[in-house]
Amino acid sequence: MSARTVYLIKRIETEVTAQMNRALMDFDITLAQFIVLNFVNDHTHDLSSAQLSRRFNMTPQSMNEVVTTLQRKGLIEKKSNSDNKRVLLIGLTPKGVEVLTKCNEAIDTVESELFRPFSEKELTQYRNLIGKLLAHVRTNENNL
Amino acid sequence: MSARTVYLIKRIETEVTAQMNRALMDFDITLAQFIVLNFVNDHTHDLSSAQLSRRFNMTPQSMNEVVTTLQRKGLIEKKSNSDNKRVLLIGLTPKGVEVLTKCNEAIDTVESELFRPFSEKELTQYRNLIGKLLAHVRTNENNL
DNA sequence: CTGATTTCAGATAAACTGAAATAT
DNA sequence: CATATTTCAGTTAATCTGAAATCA
Repeated sequence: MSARTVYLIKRIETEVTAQMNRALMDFDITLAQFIVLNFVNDHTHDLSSAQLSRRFNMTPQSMNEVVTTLQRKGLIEKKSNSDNKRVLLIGLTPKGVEVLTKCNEAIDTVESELFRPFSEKELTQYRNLIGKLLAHVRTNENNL
Repeated sequence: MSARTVYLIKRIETEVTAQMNRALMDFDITLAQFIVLNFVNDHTHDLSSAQLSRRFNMTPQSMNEVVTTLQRKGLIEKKSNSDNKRVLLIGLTPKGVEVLTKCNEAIDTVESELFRPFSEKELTQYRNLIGKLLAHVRTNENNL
């Protein structure tokens, strides 16, 4: 196999993305929406649309559109903040929690099927190798 | 450490894409254009726009736009085909070969910096693990 | 006044679908 | 006639930039 390693990385990501989108389609949720829902679920404290946009390297306007879509679906809600009357806090609705739970179950299935050819040791190895690359990349960012 | 493996895969791909796009920016080439240029360079025989679109899972109309852009830049050319007067064969111009060579050198630099934390053994391990996953999901795919 | 957040409005890039002309 | 390739035209989804209003 002579393909560039960066190509291998892109090809497996393409496959992962396709499979995740396919699994989430049943819940009418895009992959981007799923990732945001999970992040909101894990960071309930003082989470604004502006903070989300920074976390995902998007403009606040673009993130706002994602948030608005999820709001229109009744999965998240914006609550006014007693500390800062300008900032709106974002949280999951009960329906949002319910849908997210089902999505995560679907993605669990995708993962276990996707990594079926890996032994437990190989999966750990794979995760550690990616972790090493990500740590290296983050170090370089800090040096800029 | 606790992030889903599919997330790790997506995060490293995002970083790879960003670094490649940054490196190619000097040559006014997008990552998608670079990949197509390389493919055209490796498949000179009887390569049509329609074939390219199938290879990259795009509609012929979308691929045609990519091809037209590269043609406008003077990097590829369409030649009429003696066998089939409808099909136009695609090939690199001398300038296309020249630019592609420089792009590949730039991407070589990106790769060697990106994988600097890996030993030779780890890089092989990493490539083999991705290869195992790709073999599992797409048993019958050409190399890029 | 400065800076951050939100929101409205329009612009852009890159894919898409539809439809027609051409050739096997 | 049926199918494949190319091309013209319009559309969509998801980003972006610009500008204005609100508030600490």
